[in-house]
Amino acid sequence: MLDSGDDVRAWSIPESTVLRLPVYQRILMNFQHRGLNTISSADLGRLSGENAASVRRDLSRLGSLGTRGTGYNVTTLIRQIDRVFATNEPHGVVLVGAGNLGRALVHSKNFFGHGAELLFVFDADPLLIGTELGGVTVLAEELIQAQVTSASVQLAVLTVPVAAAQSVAERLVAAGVRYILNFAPTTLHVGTEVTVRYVDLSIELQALSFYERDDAARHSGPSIGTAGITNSARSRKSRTHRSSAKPR
Amino acid sequence: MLDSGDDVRAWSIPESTVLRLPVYQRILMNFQHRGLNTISSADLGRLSGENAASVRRDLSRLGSLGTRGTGYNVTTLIRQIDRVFATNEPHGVVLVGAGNLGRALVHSKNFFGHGAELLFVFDADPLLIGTELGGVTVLAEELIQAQVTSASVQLAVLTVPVAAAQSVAERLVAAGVRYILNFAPTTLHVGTEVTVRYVDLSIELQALSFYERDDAARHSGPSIGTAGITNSARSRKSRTHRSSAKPR
DNA sequence: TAGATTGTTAATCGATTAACAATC
DNA sequence: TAGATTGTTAATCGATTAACAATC
Repeated sequence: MLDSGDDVRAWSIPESTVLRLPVYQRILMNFQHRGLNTISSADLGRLSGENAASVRRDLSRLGSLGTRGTGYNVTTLIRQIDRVFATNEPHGVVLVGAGNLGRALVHSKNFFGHGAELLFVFDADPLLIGTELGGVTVLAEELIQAQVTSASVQLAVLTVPVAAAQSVAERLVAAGVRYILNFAPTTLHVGTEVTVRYVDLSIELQALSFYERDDAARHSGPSIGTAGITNSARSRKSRTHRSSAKPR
Repeated sequence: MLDSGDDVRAWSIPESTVLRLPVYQRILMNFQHRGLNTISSADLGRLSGENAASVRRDLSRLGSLGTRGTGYNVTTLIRQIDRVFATNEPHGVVLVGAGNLGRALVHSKNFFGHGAELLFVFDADPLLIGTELGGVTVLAEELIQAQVTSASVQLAVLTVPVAAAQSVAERLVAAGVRYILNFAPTTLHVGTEVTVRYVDLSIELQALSFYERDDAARHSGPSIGTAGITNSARSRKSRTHRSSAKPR
């Protein structure tokens, strides 16, 4: 039952759009649950905190999915976003680091799913090895090479201490991993064939603190020009960049 | 012992720079530990994964801190970045949500610190109320209004389930909070006087999965133009946006 | 002086958004 | 037809980076 939209190019979607699509998806699921059939770019914008024009531009990357005068069909949109993220085509993920953060991610309802399936968990701590996490048994990090290679896992989540991050990353890459979501607050030096995405939680708080401090430095004079803004605005940029994304 | 640089304007630093400064700071601390006195923009670039010109442009926002022909003095740079982030001028932070993620953040060596001091932890779960976390006792969420107001806390970290996020945010705002770091995967609707920073961990994994999928769709043909890149590149953008940042 | 490296200019690139013709 | 809403154009804004004069 695949329609002819099968050849709609999913690639060359800008990163900013890639980061917003999951947000729209959540709102769409919510609409679906409530039995609503259509949604306008204005609604999606209001609920996601984005500009309606941005929403339309984002969605237009997936094809011409809306109906002028009516809006977007909720189910169609969900299906198309699922297609872009290959939600129905599960791919294995390995987690290294079964500490607080690793466990928090595994127990989070939202982290895995969306097609991502947790296949292995590794840790260096003998006390954690052999325990169960997310449906799998925590293995010693020495087993990364053997296990990850034989299962052909491409994607890894790194929640190890800074001191271990580089060497674990090298092990993962040697075992065939090509995409790393790195939570350790350190730069990983890996080959250009590997895409690393950095999430540094402490930077997030520092950035917010900066703005607190910065606003205070403005002497809390009457804030200039808040005219017409009714909503808390903020976008959803995020940190990334793919090794291969800078070819020149 | 404040030098005349006191009037160097720390404000109007672009967000992209604000997000990179803590990365530089980490590298600088490392240099300091190793007894190195100076660092060049080329070194900082290599170690942070950024372009050397970007590094220089970022640092030039803090003033003219380098010495042509020599580089930057490590200690000076650390001190200046500390000044921008007001690291020595501690400010209180409240955490709501003592679940897995909240505990992971509190136990993380890197999350608090940098001037951020955990003053209160709140949770709705009676089993958690009264337990200790990060040096404070977990309190019932009903106490937010009284405690946060009297302590004049401006900054909150939200690690509650989606279902609770909006109402907790409203409570926090009513109690005087003006900056929220929101880990709940939902848009918060708060007044324009409140700055919300979103960290959505599941989107990070979905984005990386998208690229895995996307690269695969390219049929693994010989990747075009990796000429000259020797390093894993990627930047450190992040999701934010301040309510007041869109005055027009 | 010669070599190294900054600080900044100018070019480029990408992301956002107002506006509006197309069209349901 | 009249009203609503998309898809896209074009303007704008901000971020990145090569290049180089300034200068230690």
